[in-house]
Amino acid sequence: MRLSAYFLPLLRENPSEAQIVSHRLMLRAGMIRQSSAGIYSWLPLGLRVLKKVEQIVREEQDASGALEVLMPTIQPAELWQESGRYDDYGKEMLRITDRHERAMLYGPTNEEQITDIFRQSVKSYRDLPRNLYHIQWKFRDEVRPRFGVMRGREFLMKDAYSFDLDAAGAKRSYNRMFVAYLRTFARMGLKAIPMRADTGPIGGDLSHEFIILAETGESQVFCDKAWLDADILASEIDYAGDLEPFVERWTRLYAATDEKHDAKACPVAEDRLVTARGIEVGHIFYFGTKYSKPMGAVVAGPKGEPIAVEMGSYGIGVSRLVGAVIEASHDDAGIIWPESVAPFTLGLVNLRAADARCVAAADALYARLGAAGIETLYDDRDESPGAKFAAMDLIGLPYQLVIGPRGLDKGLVELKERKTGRKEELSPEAALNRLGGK
RNA sequence: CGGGGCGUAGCUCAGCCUGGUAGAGCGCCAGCUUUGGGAGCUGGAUGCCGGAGGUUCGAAUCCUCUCGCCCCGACCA
Repeated sequence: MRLSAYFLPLLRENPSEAQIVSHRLMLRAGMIRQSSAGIYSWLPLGLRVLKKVEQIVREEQDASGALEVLMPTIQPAELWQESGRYDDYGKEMLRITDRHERAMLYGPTNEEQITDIFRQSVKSYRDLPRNLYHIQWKFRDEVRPRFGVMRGREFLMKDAYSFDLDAAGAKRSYNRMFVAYLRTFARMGLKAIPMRADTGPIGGDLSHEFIILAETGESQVFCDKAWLDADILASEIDYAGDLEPFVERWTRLYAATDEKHDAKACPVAEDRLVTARGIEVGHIFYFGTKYSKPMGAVVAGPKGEPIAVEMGSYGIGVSRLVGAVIEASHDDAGIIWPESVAPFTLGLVNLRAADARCVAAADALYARLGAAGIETLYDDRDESPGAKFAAMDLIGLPYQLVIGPRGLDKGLVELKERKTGRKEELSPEAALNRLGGK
C-alpha cells in the first residue's frame, strides 16, 4: 500500500480526551475515531489489526473443534424473559422497541440465542458434544465507558458456547477452550495468565479470567515468577487427546488478582512472587444447566431419558485485545506491533520523494516485496525525513526499510527493527532475503 | 449512579476573573529554498466560542437551563 493513497490521519499531539497510552496511540496512529462515548469507528490501519486479531482467535477456535456461526446483534426480548435474565441484566442492556412495539434488545452476550438455536435442532445425546462460537459486535451500556477501545460500550467479542451430556464432558470442553485461549494470546505475543474468577451475572461454578501483564493494566495481579518464562506454544496440543495434564500444569502455577490474593496465605515465596498490573482479555465459564433447564435445551440420553445439557461459555474481547497489545508493547515513540497482529509487516521509506534515483530504487523494491508476499506500507510521500521516521515509529510496524541517497551511493539500504531499534545497512537483495524469511 | 473537570480553528491551548464583536503554536493550501530523526521563508484559508434562553446599547466573557466529553470511585469481554 502506498501511503500517498492511504487513509492514515495521524495526530501529532495527544488528543485531550485520551488518558491511557493505547487510546492515545490508537488515535494518534489513525486507527480509530470516536463516535460517541465508548463507540468507535475503525479506520483502515486499525481495522487491519482488528482483523488480524480476529483471525488468530478464529484459527485457534477452529483448531479446538469449535464451529463458527454468526448470530444477530438484535435479539427478541422473549428469549431473555425465558432465561430470567431480561429483568436481571439491568440498565447495561440496551433495550429497543421495533415498529410493531415488540421488545427487542442489542445483545450484550448470546447464551439465550445460542441455546435457542441448539434446542431447536439437537435432540439426541449422540449429537454431543458441540461448541459453537461467533465473532460479533456486542453492546453493553456501561455506566462509565473509558480507556478507548479497552472498555467501550460497543465492542467486538468472540463468544463460544459448549454443549455436553454431562459434567465430565463439559470439563473436557472447558479444557479445550482453556488451551485454545492460552495459545491464542501467546500467538499475539501476550503473556496471558489464567486466574480463578468469580462468575458474575453469567453464573456457574468453574471460571477463569485470562489476564495479560501490562504496566498500564487496571488491576493488580500476583503470580509465580515461572509465568514470565512460560512458553505456551512450545507444547504440542492434541485436542482429541486428554488435555487435563496441560490444564493442570498451567493452573497449578500460582496467579491471583488482588481481590483473591492474600499475602499471608500466599503459597509462593516472596522472592518468587511477581507483582504486576493486568488487563482482562478473556473469561471462560462452566455453568452447567443454568440456561438449558429454564429454556428446555434437553436431549434424549442413551436410554431415551431427557437430559438437560451441560453448558459453558467462553469470551474473548477481540477489540479490547487491540488496545491490550498496545498497552503491553509500546515505547515513547509509539506502538511496537508483534508481527502476528501488525497491520503491515514492513514500512518501506523513501527519504527523498523528489529524487528520481531514490524513487526508482524504492519503487523497484516495493514491487519485489509485493511479489514476495510481504505486507508493505510504502511511504512515498514528499515529506521531510524526520516526519517520515516519526510516523513509522508511531504506527509501529515491526520493520522499516529506509532508502535514501546516502545509502544508495554505496548501493545499500537500511533495515531497522522497530522493537530493538537495531539498524543495519545491507544490499537490497540481502534485505529482501532477510524479510522473506519472516 | 455519587464526586470532580472540560467544551473556543483539524490538533494542543490562550482569551473569560474585570463585557466592546476572536488569537497563538502545530497542521492545512500556494510558491521558493531545503532534505538521514517531526525543516526555513513568504503569502493564504479555516470558527453559529457545544446548544437554548436571559441580563445588557453590546455576551466567548455575566446568569439560568440543557447537551456532550473526560477523570476518580462502585461495576465489567
